[in-house]
Amino acid sequence: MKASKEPVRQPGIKDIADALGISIGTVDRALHARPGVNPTTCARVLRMADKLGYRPNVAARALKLNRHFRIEVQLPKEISSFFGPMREGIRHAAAGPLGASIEMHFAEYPRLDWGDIELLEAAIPKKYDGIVCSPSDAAKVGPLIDALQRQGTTVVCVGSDAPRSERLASIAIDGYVSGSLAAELLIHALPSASVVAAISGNLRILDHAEKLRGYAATLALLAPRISLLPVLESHDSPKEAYDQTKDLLKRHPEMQGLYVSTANSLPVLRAVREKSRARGMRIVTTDLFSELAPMIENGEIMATLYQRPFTQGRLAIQSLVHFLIEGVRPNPITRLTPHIVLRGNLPIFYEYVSTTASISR
Amino acid sequence: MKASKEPVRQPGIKDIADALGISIGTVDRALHARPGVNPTTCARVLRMADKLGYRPNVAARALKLNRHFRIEVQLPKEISSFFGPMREGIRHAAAGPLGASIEMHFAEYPRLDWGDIELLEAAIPKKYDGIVCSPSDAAKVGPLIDALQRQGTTVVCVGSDAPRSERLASIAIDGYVSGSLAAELLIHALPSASVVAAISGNLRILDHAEKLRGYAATLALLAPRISLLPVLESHDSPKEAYDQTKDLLKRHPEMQGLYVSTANSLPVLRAVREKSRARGMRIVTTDLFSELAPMIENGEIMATLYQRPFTQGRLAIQSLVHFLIEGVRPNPITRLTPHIVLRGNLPIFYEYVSTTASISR
DNA sequence: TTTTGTATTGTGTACGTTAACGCTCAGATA
DNA sequence: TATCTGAGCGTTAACGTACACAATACAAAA
Repeated sequence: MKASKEPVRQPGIKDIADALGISIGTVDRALHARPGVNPTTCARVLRMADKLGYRPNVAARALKLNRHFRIEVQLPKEISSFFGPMREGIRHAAAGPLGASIEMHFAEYPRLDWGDIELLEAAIPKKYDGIVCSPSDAAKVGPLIDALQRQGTTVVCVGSDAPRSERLASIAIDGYVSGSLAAELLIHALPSASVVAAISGNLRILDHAEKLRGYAATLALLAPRISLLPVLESHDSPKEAYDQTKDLLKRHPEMQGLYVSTANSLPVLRAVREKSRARGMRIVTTDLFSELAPMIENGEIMATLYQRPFTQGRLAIQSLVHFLIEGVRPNPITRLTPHIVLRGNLPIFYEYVSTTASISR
Repeated sequence: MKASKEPVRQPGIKDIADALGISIGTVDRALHARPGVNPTTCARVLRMADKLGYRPNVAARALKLNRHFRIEVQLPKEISSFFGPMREGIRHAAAGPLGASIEMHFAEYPRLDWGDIELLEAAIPKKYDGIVCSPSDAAKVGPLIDALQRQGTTVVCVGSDAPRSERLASIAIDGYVSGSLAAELLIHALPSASVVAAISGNLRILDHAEKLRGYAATLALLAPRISLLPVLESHDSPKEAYDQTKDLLKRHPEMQGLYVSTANSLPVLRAVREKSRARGMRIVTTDLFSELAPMIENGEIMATLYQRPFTQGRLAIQSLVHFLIEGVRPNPITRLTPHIVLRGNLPIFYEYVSTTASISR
C-alpha cells in the first residue's frame, strides 16, 4: 500500500461549509454550540465534521483570539537550590506551548514561612489570570486562594499544597513516599536491630509531617526491631539544627541511621562530622545542592531524595496554561515520587544543580 | 507600583515597520536574514525589534506556513510494558506543541532484534519528515539512518542508540549509571564480603554491556570484597534465562545478590523462588510491569530500575518536533537516570503501569 | 396586503506572519 | 539619451478561525 494523495490538507471549517452548501458562519456556530442555529443544520454540521475528520486549527484559533495571559509566580527566595530550578521548569514550560502569549511575573518573598500571605493579598487587585504559589500555612493561604479563584484568578500550588482550598491543582512530591523511601534505604543498609533518628523542619507544615509519618510507618512495618528516637524539629533554623544534632549524638551514641527531611541539612551534617561519627552512620537527606554532592561522592551521605523542582515547576505551569487555554481541568492532585540519588546517578543530577542545562529532568 | 497600560499588546512586525517608517516586508526580510536588505536597514530593524521587545507570534507563523509533518514511530511490539508507555509519551508530547499539525504513523515489528532493519529500509521511499526508532544493532542500523538523514528524514533514537550515525538525537537511560545503581543498592544491603551475580540480555547490545560495566566497576570500586560471578547472558530467551539461573543457584549456594539487567526477569525470578532462595537473596531488576509489582511488595525483589519509557518517548518527540519546527538542534545525547523503585514508591509507579493515567512521569 | 418580529444564515474583517510579486532608482551598458 | 540590471524596498493575498453585522427567510400581527 502507499500513502494517499501527497498534501493531505487538513479539512477546515470552510470544507465543512462547502460540503454542506452552507456558510462558514453557520458551521462555526454549530461547532461551538452557539445559539441561533437550526438543530437540524447543527446536527448535519457535526456529522460532516466527524466524517471529514475535522480538527480545529489551533494556530488559527490562537491567532484570532490572540489571548494574552498574565501569570504571577510567587516563590520564596530562600531555598534557591530548590526554587531556582523550579522557576527554570516554569519558564521552560511557559515557553513551550505557545498557543497564547504568556506574560510571566516572578515575585519573590524572603522565606517559605514569611511573606507569602502578603504577596497573595497584593495579587488580588492585580487580576492575574493565574498564580502559581507554594503555600506554607495552608490554613491562612486557603481563604486567599478561594478569594482569588472567585474573582477569576486561577491558582496552582506547587511544592506544597493548600488542600481544602479551591486551587485548580497541586503538584508536589509525595511526602509520605519520601519518608517511606528514606526508611527503606536505611533498613536495607542497617542491621536488623538498630537505632535511627529523624530531623525535620517545621512539623506544622503538612509535607514535613507526612515525611515523618511515612518514615515512622515504614520502619515499624518493615523493621519492627529498629527503634526510632523521638523526632527532632529544627524549625529550619541552622543553629537549632546543629545544636539538636550535637545533643542527639551525645545522648545516643548507638544511633546508626539518620533521616534529614529538610533541605536545611548542612548544620546537621557538620555536627555529625565533628563528632567523627560519619563512618558507620547512614544518612539520608533531602534535596540536592552543590555542598551535598561531594558528601554523596565520599559516602558521608548514603542517599538524598531529590524533589525534582524542575519537573514540579514544569507540571504546574503545564496544568495552569492548559486550563487557561483549553479549559481542561487537570487532576487536582499530582504527587510525584522523589528521585533517589545515590553515588551512581549523582553525576546526572549534578548537571542540573550546577548548570542551567538540558530539559530532561 | 502598578502595571503599565492594561492591554499591553505584544509588538508585531507591523510596529517595528511603523516605528522605522518602512514596510513590513523589509522588516520580515531583516528579521530572517533574508537577502535583499540593506545591511544598515537590517541593523536598524534588529535594534528596534530588540528595543520594542519583539517576539514573533508563533500562532501567526504556524498558520501562515501551515506546516504538516509526517513522523513514523518504529518500535517493537514485544516488551509492551516498556514500549507501550513509550508510545504514550510520544503521543502525549506530539499532541502538546501544536505549532504544526503532526501526522503520526505507528509502525511495529515483532521483537527488538528482529524486523527493525526492514522497517527502516521500507521507510526510505516514504520520505517522512522524521522517524523515531530504537535500534538494536547499531552497526546495521547506522548506515540506514545516515541514508535517511541524507534524503531529509530526521531520525531520533530512543531507548537505545546508534552512536556513530547521523541521528539528530538519542534519548536513553544511562546504562552505566543503571548498573552502578544496582551495584550500590546491593552493596548497601549485603555484608561487606558477599558473592553476587548478574544476568543480562544480549551483551552485544551496547546498553546491556554498559549496564554490566557500571555494575562491575562499582562493585570493584566500592566493595572490593564482594566477588562477582561470571556474568550470565540469557540472550533474552526465557528458557535460557531460567536454566542458567537454576544452574547458577545450584553451583553457587553462597550467592546473595543478583542483578537482572534485562526486562526478561520473570524466568529468573521463578528459578530463584523454586530454589526457595528468595529469603536472604537481594535482587535488583530492570523495568516495571504488573507481574513484578507484588514481588516488590513482598520483598522478593529489593528494587527495580524503572527506565521511564514515558519520559523517554516524550523527550524524543519533543526534540524531533522542536527541530522540525524551529530548526533547533537538541543535545545529541540525553542520558537519563532510571527511577529506583522500592516498596515505598511502588504505588506511584504502579499507576503508570496499570492505567493510562496522568502526565507526571 | 403590508408590516413587524424572530429565527436562521451569509458576509466581511481582523488576527500577525510569510512570500510572491511589483515598483523605484542608481549605476552600468548600448 | 535610451535601455537594461538588480539591489532595495513596498504591496498584497493568503493561512483558518471568530465574531460583529448584514441579510434573508417565514411566520404572525397589523
